[in-house]
Amino acid sequence: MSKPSIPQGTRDFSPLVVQRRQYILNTLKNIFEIYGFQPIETPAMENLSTLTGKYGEEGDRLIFKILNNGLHEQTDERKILRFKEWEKMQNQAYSSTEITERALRYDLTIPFARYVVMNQNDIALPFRRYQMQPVWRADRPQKGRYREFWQCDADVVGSNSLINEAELFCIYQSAFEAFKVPVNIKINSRKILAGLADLCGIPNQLTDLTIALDKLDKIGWDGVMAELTTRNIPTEHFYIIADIINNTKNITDNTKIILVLKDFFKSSSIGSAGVQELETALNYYSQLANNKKITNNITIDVTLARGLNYYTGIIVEVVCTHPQVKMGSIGGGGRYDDLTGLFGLKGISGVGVSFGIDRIYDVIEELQLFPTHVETGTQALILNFGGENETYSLQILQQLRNAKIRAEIYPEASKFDKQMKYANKRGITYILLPGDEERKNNKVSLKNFVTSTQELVTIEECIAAITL
RNA sequence: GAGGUUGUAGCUCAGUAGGUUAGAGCAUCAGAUUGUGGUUCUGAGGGUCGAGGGUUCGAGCCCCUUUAGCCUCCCCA
Repeated sequence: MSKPSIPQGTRDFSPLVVQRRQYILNTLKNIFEIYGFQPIETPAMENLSTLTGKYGEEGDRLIFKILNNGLHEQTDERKILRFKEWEKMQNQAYSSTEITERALRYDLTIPFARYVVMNQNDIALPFRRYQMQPVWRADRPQKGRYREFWQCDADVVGSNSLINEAELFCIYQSAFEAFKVPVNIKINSRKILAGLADLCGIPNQLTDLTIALDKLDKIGWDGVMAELTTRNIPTEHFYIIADIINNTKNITDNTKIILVLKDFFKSSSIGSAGVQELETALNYYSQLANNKKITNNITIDVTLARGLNYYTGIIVEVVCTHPQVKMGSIGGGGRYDDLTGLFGLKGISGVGVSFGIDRIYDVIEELQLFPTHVETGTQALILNFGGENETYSLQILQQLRNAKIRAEIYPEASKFDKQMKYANKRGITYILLPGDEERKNNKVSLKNFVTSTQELVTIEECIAAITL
């Protein structure tokens, strides 16, 4: 018999890990709800046509496709056609709706856009929703990258106001504040990048420009220049690009960066619009954040690009700044002006942020920042002495649970030693010993495994002691 | 899609130069211990050395093929 295994890039989660993940999810859920966001859920699989073409060429490749059923059937003309497609696919890289019409969800944003279009008559715009569900990508797994992972998204659709951006910045602040994870929230605008392409006279190569620029902190300026060259961007424009980087990179005061950018983009209307957006959003943000204790930075980073090509306005990305942590972005988002337009509903603008909770987990773990109270295991174990004592034990068990104490009984009257070892391994603090003597006196021996103390108490006293 | 690296007990890993019967720690089970866990002591079970082929008198070790995990690039959370 071969050893069981799980698919590459997926993981099992043991109790402690699940409890910690739930702590992260609950923290985010509480914050989302404080900001007035409502939960929705969408199916694990979507029609493939809903997903293709939305994530760029590379993204399409990484969509997990689901094989249609009944591909071998050849009972009628339609099925014979499908069977031929299936044979074709086995011999070469080929795909068609005859073979796959469904796929696993790649992110939460596109399904949300689809949801908004389908439910447009029932939802009140502006619609604020959050969603916490797994997504799947056929990427090659490596550190901090999985094939199945969870995203937690909060989006607002149906509003152009930059108050929304500011609120989402606040959500990031509140969340990482709660997790005690030091982060830098980098912001930029796609319009600034478009303005840069404008100034370089290469508006058609916006994507090439941004992809290269995005790698600056990874491969350095020399690397970026090489990348720009391979992407056929004329070298005579490099000085403009270098200019904007050098004039903004070491400034921490966003107000000053905005002044620089205003001057830089004075001849580009789209670039100016981008700068104006950043200024307005940051202004709203400072009003909202006025009374908050801010521990994390928000900084304008003109090299921030982000891959998903549906973004049109302000974009944001969160990176952990702790020197011990080597991790890519742990959250990101931005504004997309016409996402629902892809599904036939024009003129609805949306903006959203995403939390990569698997990576956030890894960071919190690495920095040992998980609070101990997230462990919600059993508080009290009743040892089983069998016979009448077992009956007595079951009564006590109910009383404990009625008092909201997480309790269980050892289900077999096994040897004492075995039951004790079980309690120890489970990390249960309180052990109740309802033996003959205890039962006759309507009491119970309560042992505290942490302090190794034991006392004979009534059930009420026992409950009081555990509840403390 | 490209490259690197590792597969030996449930887990983490040793395994010398190719040489008899493949080891350790942890874990599991049993006992010391039928109402007192963690520590300790004793014992036991557990392996087609990832798979297939080759070289050799002889392969866990050398060669080839293949497969899976991990890591890097691409891209991303």
